[in-house]
Amino acid sequence: MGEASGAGSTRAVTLRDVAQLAGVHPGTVSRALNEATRPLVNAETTRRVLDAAEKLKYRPNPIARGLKTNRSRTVGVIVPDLLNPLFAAIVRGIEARLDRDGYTLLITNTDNDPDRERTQFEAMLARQVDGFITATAHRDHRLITEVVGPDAKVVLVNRRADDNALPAVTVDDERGVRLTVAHLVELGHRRIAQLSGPSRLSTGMRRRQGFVAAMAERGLDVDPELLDSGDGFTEAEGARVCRDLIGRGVPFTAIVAGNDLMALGCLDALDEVGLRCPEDVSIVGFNDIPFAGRFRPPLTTVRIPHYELGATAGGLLLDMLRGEDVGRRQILLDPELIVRESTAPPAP
Amino acid sequence: MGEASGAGSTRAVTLRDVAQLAGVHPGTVSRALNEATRPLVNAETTRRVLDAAEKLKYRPNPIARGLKTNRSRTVGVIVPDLLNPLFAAIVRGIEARLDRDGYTLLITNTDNDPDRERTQFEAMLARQVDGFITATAHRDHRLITEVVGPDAKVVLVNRRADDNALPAVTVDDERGVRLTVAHLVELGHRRIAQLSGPSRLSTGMRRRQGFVAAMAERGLDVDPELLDSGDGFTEAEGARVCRDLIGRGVPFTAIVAGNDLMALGCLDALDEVGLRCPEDVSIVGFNDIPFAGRFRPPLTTVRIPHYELGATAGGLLLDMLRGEDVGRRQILLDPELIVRESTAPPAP
DNA sequence: TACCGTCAAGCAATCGTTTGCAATCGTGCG
DNA sequence: CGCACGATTGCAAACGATTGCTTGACGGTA
Repeated sequence: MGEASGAGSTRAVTLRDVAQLAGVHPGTVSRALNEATRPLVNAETTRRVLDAAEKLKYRPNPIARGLKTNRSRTVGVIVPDLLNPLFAAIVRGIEARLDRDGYTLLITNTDNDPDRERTQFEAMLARQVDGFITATAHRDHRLITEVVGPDAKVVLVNRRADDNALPAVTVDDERGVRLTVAHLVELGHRRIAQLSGPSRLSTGMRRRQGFVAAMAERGLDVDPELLDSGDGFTEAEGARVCRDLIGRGVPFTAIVAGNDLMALGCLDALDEVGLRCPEDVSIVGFNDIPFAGRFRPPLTTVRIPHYELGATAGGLLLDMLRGEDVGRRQILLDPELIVRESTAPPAP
Repeated sequence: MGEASGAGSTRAVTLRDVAQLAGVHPGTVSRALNEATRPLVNAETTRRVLDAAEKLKYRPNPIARGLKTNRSRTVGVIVPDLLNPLFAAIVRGIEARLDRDGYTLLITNTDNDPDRERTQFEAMLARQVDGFITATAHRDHRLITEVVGPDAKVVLVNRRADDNALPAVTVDDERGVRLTVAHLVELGHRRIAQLSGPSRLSTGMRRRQGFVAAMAERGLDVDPELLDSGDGFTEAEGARVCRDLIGRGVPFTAIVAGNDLMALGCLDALDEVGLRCPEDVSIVGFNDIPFAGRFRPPLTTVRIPHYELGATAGGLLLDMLRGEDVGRRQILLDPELIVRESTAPPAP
């Protein structure tokens, strides 16, 4: 024994130390130091306590406090993969908002593995996080409600649940895809393929719906042969479904990809068979991840406000943590089309 | 009151519950559940306890445990910016290694702001993290030793301290830069510029040293006019110093950039004045961040094993947490040159 | 039979805060 | 003059786990 706290060094100063120096009882110190209970203690006493605390550089021990109060000023953030710059950006937004209020982030990746997702939720729950922000939600959120319980403090970001039972901050996916279709049609494309993400995710399904609706509105038919869904929003899956598409041999001049990563995969698949973008095939992505403008070719894509997505989700969670009843609030942010060089008129 | 734990739902099952069901004392349950103390309790009793724990789905409360043991099974990870894919990758490596041993990560960005760095260290310290892994270290590590104390459990990753006083996992920067110089010289370049990162960081300084040494070895002189350092490893700084370089008007045919991000900035600056890469100027980066091969042009760069960097740092910290004395161990991983399309022979 | 060593399990203190309740001291009112 | 009441503060019991110490039971040995 002997050794003080974890990574630290000198023995921590406790409430008793402050109490002793201020000549009062620890309980009083606790009350004096706590905004909420401060009115209960005499102004003069409070001053003495504050002075003492200051002098000793007292820092409350969140662990002890957490044991008693069941709160940790820590929130769990669960994302599929930090290497996807979209999520890195969202996390930064979350951090910015929550940091202001003294919250710290416990972050983890799931790689879209439901088992991992469950374990991570549990691990964080055990560590007494006060709430969660997750970008891994399925349309069916059974896993979440099951693990964290019905009265959970959970905010979904970038994805939503079918029944809107959980508060969520997302972008209007359907509208986003509509923008891409409008753009492509305007360029002259008619045979447009859509290779979307997994349909068990709202982002997969809604973008598909938006695509179908947008095509219909313009009186264009959607050849089922030109529709497919990847098993994940990854480069590998993008390449796979694109290869399949090419293999089917039905003609097309443009691809609406599930997201930017899948668009990159498409680029690879096209490259393998000597097709060029945008000369032979136009491609549009979704998300406008950092670096999207630097790729070869620079990606035409739908920009979504990553940072705001994260910051807004953080704000929403804060509201919940303050006890506000946000119910099943759904916040929808606006997407914007960014035209770069991966789209061009179809070859004549 | 009443309400159970933070984000959770149902009242948690405690050690007493298990004890009651197993018909033993809580203390015994504690010992039976703990690998280390298990030998102290009768095998048959242990079985009963394990069964009971299983049946009740008992999960130890890390907060309570932490209060007693001063350990939280949580480690703090501090990086400059998660949006730099290098750090995202390193974090994934750290997570992979630490997760196995039941550790959870508290992650934060500093944006290279020393004040923020200090506050974050303190916030994490207060939360009783067991140790730190930081990618924000300066060559002078006063801040760290000052904040977390002399007997700190800190591992540096990607950067090291001048005096090697803190254990670090890095790549051999000098060797990496040598590879780039060798490559450029072989292509026929003679007037090579180096725009490195901040010299207060080991990665800035060592890459500079490596460059100078490599040039000298080949009997090439380094025109001081072709040397400059950015104030951060960012695209903006890369662009700025490159603009300055161009402004100086001294001829050069290649640039060795401080890292990939700075290389991207250089690309922008060249573009502004109509210079093309690699036709007019060759550029090499450092790190081989994810997507480096997708940029326009695909970046010739030095690949460093991001994931292993993180995983190794995680392993090293684990050793320390187990009480092993790793002293000032410095682990150096090997870099590798990846030739892509941003380098070519100089124009004749 | 008395004594000692060993193995198991129970007891209770402790980690640092929070918080319901009791105690104290004045003071105002009937 | 006695009592109730408000304002402060002290007391001590939690929170859930860990752990040094003690107790008990049992078996072997002298």
